[in-house]
Parts: sequence; C-alpha cells; structure tokens
Amino acid sequence: MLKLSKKADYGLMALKYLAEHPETQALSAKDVADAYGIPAQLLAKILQRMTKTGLLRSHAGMNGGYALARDAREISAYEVIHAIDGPLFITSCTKGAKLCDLTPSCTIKEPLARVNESIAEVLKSISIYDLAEHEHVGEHEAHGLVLLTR
Amino acid sequence: MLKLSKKADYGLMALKYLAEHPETQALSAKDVADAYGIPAQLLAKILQRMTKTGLLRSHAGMNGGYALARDAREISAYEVIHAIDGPLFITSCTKGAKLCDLTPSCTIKEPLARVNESIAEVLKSISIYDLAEHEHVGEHEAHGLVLLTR
DNA sequence: GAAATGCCGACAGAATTGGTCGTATACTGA
DNA sequence: TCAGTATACGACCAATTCTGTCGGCATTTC
Ligand code: FES
Ligand code: FES
Repeated sequence: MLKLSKKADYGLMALKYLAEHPETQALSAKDVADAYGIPAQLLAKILQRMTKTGLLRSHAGMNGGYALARDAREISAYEVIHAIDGPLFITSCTKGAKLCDLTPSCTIKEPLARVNESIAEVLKSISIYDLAEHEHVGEHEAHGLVLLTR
Repeated sequence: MLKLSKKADYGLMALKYLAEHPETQALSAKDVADAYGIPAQLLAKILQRMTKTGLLRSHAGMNGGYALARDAREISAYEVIHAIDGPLFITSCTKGAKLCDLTPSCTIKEPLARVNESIAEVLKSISIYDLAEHEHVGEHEAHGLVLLTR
C-alpha cells in the first residue's frame, strides 16, 4: 500500500546512476539495466517516457543513450514519479476524467486531497542529486524537511 | 500509483461516519455500508480488522455494532491505513521478511525510507476528527501542517 | 430458541502491474 | 552505402494484487 511501483523505482535508480556519471556523454538503457540487473527492455521504456516528458535527452546510434536534460538538483523525485506513473493521487478515485462511483457519498476525498498535496510537496523537495552519493546526509538533518504540527 | 486502497478509503469513511454519530451506542456494519453504498460484507471485514487492532469496540447481538474505541482526535489516519493495509512502505520491497531481489543493487531504498517517514508523519498528524465535519478548515491553514524546505 | 449481529477463512473475478516481443526509425562509422 | 548500435512504440501475455462474495460459526438480545 502506498508504495512506489517498480517502474518508478527503476526510473529513480536510473536517474541516480546518470547523475553519478556526469562525465560520460550518454549511457544506453542497457548500460544502466546491466548495472543494476533490471530488465533492459523495461527500463528502456521507462527512460523513453522520461525523455518524452523532458527529464532526459536521448540520442540514437552508436555511443548514443540517455543523459539528464537538466542538472540533477533540478529534477525532483516528484517529477520522475509523475512522468512514469502519471498523476499522483492518494484518493482511490483516480481523479480527472472518471470519478469513482461513490464520488457523491465519499466524504473523505476532499480532506485527503490536502494530505496528498503534502506528500507531493515532500516528493518535490527531493532531487535526484539528493539521492545520489551523500550517504552521509545526517540522520537528523534528514533531507532538509521540517514538519510542524500546530 | 501511491494511492490508497479502496479498503483503506472505506475504513476512513466508516470511522468518519462513526465520529459524526457519537450519540448512538453502536452502528452495525450494514448501517454504515448502506449510508455510503459500499459492499456490506467487505466493510464488515474491514471493521473487524480495525477492531482487532484496537481502533474500534464491537458488540454482537441485536443493536450491536461498532463504536470508536477512543476519541476521534486520538485516532490518526496513519493508524487506520496501517491497520487495514499493513505497514506503509513506499519502497517497492515490502521490507521485513522478504526483500526484493535487487536489494543489493538498489541504491535508492535508503534515501526513500526517509521520504517514507515524512509521509507517515503527515498521515499521523491527521485525525479522524479532522476528517469529520469542519468543511471550513481554511484552505490556507490547511490541516495544521507546515512544510519548510531548507 | 430465533433473530440480529460480529468473526473468520477460503475463494473467484477483476484490475493493475511487470515484463516480453516485434518492428520501425535514427544515428554512426567504416 | 551498408552494417551495427541504439532509441521509439505499440501489442501482448504473465504474474500479482485487490476487490468482493460465500459459507459457517460465535455471541448477544428478546
Ligand atoms: S474514493 Fe472516489 S470519491 Fe472517495
Ligand atoms: S526496491 Fe527493493 S531494494 Fe530497492
């Protein structure tokens, strides 16, 4: 429950890997897949999706592959997840087009939307750069987030 | 992605409903199910699980049913979700017993655990009471949460 | 004892996700 | 210009997870 899809996980791993190899011009889907032992074709599709949404730059042909389209600091975990799994909505009814059949009776949707918003904020505050290296980050300082309840 | 299961949704709705009817001694699963048009038997199972984890008190027999075990202010959304869907983990590998096969290579797990923690905090800061009534809550004040990024 | 209710496990159907395949297209370098 | 390497994309199957139902039993009230 409430867990990332494997695809999103793969996507984050791949971006992290790219962020850790800024020297190379581009890395092929296969390169990355092999590095982590994940299905190459599947990862390829994931990278393609991120390319389409502008997170990556791609280049076909020999020595082709993918590279970050922006600085790792400028790519948030939220963007990655959104690109791969679509809009993030905690409420069961996937929003937008078709509302779930109990929309009229469901009284909980609206308050949960705010929770959803908070989660999105958390995700937006994490960048690929934060994921890469920096094993140290300090357990306390956490990832730069402070939560205050009134 | 990252969305609540319908069960958790139902559970929250039911608790909210109970919180809004504090006068009655107990409400049967069927009562609540009918109120929202959700499958009675399914809801029954959900309520049972919440009973087992101590969120509800139950009473069999005529005029039996369920009632909140504690004040609505003392029951968090996190507890509800945890009771129904089990431990909340954003990382694909469901933790504990069996780790996913790429545990050694997955370098992303640890940083995400912190994100997970943040989300859990958000959920813990929301009580059933917050969900019930109070349509007003002020869009700005939100639900009593302030997020600060460094 | 009968009716209303909760309790529990097993299971079938539906929906989602994960992963594969085939084919087309683009770039590189010899 | 041709062979090789790569991305792009859609269709499709397989595995898993989620939803919902059923049947039987236990407990309380009248
Ligand atoms: S789940 Fe769709 S409206 Fe609440
Ligand atoms: S998904 Fe299991 S370790 Fe990263």
